[in-house]
Amino acid sequence: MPELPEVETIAADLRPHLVGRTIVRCDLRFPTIVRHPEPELFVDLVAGLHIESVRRRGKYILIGLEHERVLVVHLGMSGQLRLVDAATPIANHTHAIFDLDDGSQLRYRDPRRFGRILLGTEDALREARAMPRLGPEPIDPDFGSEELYQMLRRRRAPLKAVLLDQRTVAGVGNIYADESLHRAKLRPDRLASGISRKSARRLHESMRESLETAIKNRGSSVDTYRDAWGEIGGQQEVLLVYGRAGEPCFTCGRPLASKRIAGRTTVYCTRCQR
DNA sequence: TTAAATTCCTGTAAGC
DNA sequence: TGCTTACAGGAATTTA
Repeated sequence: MPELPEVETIAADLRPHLVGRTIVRCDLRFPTIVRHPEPELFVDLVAGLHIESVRRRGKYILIGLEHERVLVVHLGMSGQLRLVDAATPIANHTHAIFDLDDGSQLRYRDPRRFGRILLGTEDALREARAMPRLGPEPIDPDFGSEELYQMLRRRRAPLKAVLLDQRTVAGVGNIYADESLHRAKLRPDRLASGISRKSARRLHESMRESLETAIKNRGSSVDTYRDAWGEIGGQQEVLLVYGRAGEPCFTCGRPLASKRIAGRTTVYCTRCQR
């Protein structure tokens, strides 16, 4: 699943190749993947625009274009954004192809179609409610543990549910929520509101460690995740708990427990996480 | 207002 | 072997 580290990897890989290019045209093969504006209009508007920047916000890839427009890509669960030569055979489930002025193509592929593509100025997208309001970036140096503590205090949902909520912190999904809670030695099903300042500090630190380690390892390819070149990441080899239900905890050796929290499979250690 | 449940979607794997 | 079923989950939407 593409979460913050996976999206960061793709954005960083694409940046040097996309900035300075111009989108010549777009072949939209599965129109409903575009949520804003209307697909026909989208195809018209995106053609001819110069690419000025490539950024990440939460799990969104933001491709900054001229005239303050932004091409927004959210990968959902199975979305892949790849930069290929135009001669590369077109994979199945390829929903959008952007021709660039150097002969390369940016292709969006998404078998499960949970992803989405948007285009507009940031104001227009906010106005159209095409993009939700997101919480702070967990790896931003300006985001402190006290801020996290204050947010958790106000919520009466399980800690894991609050971490998955993109309004709390932007970019954490099921993998890194479990990893962060394990590192912080916190039970995922305890209420967020009851957390101590000390625990919040530990969670803040653990979240950054989990995310930054995963960025260094170019993300987790536990499902269909691939980077901009179609290559897998390395973080899945060193995950502490995600996908390891029933296997021994690396710290205490007890088999890891599994439970559904907030509709998501959650893996944790009943001994290490209290 | 907040939290939980539902929905969308297809590939994969388990079970019979 | 081949079919059916359960499961994976991000986030918008709906319900409580």
